[in-house]
Amino acid sequence: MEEYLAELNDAQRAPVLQKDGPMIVIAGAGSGKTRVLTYRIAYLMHQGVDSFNILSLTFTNKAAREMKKRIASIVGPSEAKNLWMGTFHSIFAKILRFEADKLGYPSNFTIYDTQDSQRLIASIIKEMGLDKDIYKYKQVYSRISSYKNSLITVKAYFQNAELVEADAMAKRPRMGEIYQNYVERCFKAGAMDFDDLLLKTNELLNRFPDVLAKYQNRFRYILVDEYQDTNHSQYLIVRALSDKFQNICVVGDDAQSIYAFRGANINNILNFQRDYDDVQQYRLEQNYRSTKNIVEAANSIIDKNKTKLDKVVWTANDPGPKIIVNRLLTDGDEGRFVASSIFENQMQHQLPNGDFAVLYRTNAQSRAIEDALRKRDIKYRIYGGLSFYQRKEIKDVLAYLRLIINPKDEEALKRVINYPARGIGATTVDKLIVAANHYDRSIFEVIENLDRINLKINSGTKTRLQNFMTMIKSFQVTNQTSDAFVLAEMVAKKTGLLQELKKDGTPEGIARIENIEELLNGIRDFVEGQKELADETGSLAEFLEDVALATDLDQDTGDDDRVALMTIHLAKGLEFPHVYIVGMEEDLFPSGMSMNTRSELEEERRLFYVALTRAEKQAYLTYTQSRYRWGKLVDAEPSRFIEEIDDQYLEYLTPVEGYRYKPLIDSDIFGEVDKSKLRLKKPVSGSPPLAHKPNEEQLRKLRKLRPTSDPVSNDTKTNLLDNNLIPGTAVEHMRFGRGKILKIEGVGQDKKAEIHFEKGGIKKLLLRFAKLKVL
DNA sequence: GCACGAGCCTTTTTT
DNA sequence: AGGCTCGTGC
Repeated sequence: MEEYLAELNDAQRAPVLQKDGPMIVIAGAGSGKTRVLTYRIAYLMHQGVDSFNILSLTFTNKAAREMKKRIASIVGPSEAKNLWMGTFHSIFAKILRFEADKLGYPSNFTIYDTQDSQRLIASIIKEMGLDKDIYKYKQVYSRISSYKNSLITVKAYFQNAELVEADAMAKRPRMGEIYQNYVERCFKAGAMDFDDLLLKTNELLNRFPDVLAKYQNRFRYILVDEYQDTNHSQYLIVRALSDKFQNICVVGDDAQSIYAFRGANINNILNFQRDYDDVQQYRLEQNYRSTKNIVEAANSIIDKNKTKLDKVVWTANDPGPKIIVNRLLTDGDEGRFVASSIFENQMQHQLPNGDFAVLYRTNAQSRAIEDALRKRDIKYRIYGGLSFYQRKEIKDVLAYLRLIINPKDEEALKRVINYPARGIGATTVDKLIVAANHYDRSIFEVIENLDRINLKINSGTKTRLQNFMTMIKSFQVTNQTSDAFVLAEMVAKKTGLLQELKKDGTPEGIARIENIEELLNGIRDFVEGQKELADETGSLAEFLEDVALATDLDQDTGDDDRVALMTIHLAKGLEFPHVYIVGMEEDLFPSGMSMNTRSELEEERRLFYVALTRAEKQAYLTYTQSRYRWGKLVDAEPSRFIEEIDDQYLEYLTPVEGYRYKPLIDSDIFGEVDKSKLRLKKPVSGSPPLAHKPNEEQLRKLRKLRPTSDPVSNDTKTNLLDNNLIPGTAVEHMRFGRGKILKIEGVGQDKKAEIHFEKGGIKKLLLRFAKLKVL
């Protein structure tokens, strides 16, 4: 027996040793599933399976690279080289390039990213003269995306009365036409969007039995990681490819299914056993990653979900410290707390930055954390959000490069035809688009044939168009003889891009130049790296494909020591000793947009499960009382997910800046707080002051102080009086000095109370009571 | 055709 | 708060 098998426990070893047949591995968080996948592949190869015959689909390209490296260290680098490993999108993009002509695509097709797709859809909506407030391009995009992920082609759409009707009911009767136009325009531009990479693969495998047979024979052993996050389109590809040999091994955890919003279907994992005959099922339930406290707290959360497989994750690890919960006044305070907590941890235990991660629900939350870390001089890295390749100046350079490879690429052309400005305005471009649609050609082809068609474009503009075309063509010639780096450098200089930015002179402009330089360095590294591999040539086309499908995580070289900031979605599959989960608030996490149905809420809960199980040693949960959202200070209340954790796993921390939580309302008016009359839903140390009942004399005094007009309705006032809180109360001992209570909202049975405070004409939500209940 | 500024809408999560 | 679209004036 190979010695690496000794590194596995019995539960892990079993799926590694089953060479043939369909199998599913239900792997709890931190149970070593990557190790199982890695060793399974190594074992297959030791059993004589040719590496050419193994296909392994992973969640990120980085994960694929790391697995490949590990496998290479076991079986030898030359053997490992032939493994097909990568994300669905990157593997099938390669196959599609090879087979493109069968589908009528050029092999140099462009891959449209989300922005390209959305821009195209926006312009189609405009061209069709539709109301952009009804046809919101982002919504339209996500509709089309979900059609594609369900394999609903344009034709299928129109044949599906239900869908057509649903869109008509949603006041979008021309949805189908937009879809149709979008698909045609992509095709004409020689472009595939992300969803096409899967949809067209399905088309390829369905329409061409010989192609299907070829890849079935090639991929005799298929492994799929994160199977719970596959969508219908991916599911069908896997089914088709594995149909002949049925050597299919899927690994996943239903509790970590968090991509339903992009079409992931949790039923793929729940129903796997029905799809193949004689499925072997394995479970990995021992968690090696986290402390007992964390594992059990996470279990207590996921227990609240109804839709799940039977599974008990356990650990032999120490209990470890409790999960720390902290409430802060604002998101700024939250950031400062995280930063100082990281700092203190580092000082006390000599920990590197890389031991810490800050996870949040939405990218917008990163800013406050960033600011605080920067002030503390703690190095961090933000993953996701606006990634490097999505920056404007980078996309501009890439657009030129894309256009050189594929001149039909409409989005690339529109992006750069007048940037830097060369006197080709929107009107001209619109004319070109109309002509292109009319002649059923690409825009570039229209420019090539300007002399033969009458477009009412004046001669000056015509010349400028032709100059642009000539420039692109000269780049194409260079591309024949030079490598990607030489060409990209030439593009940056000759198009005037760099000069435009130099002219700008602002710090942003300088930063942009540096970014372009960084891009050029990246291209050079790529070229040199690829040249070393025999089968890759370091061509521009290859670079562009890598860029199109690279995730932010893929970019991570991991060589510098930084605190990681990312969304919880991105954190899946990763682990850190210390994890801060920030913004644990209702309407943020769970997201306000995902609280409508139970299944949405359950997905949010799984997301929380994922977040918590990233932590190895210590987890922190923070929430604020008010937070800046859409530029406004909005009040917040603690996430239900905190309440869902059994208290025994939690430790409530007194806020670091505790003075802010001293009673803000002086007893002069309200007297002593009578806690026996009230109870917090959850006791919190250092909690805000509680309301109390004033006596009759105090009430009379208070009524006198009440202003004649205030924003609180009479009904509310009555309610407030009944519940002992009165707007208009002058308050002298608040943190901000004298002022008065402007209004109090929502007080009542089992409700929250907010005090709006006015001082010097500035109105502000100053204080909110924790959830309280009058007994 | 273009630069500038007012107003508007946004925010869920990603390959 | 910030990015994008649209209108205005040149």
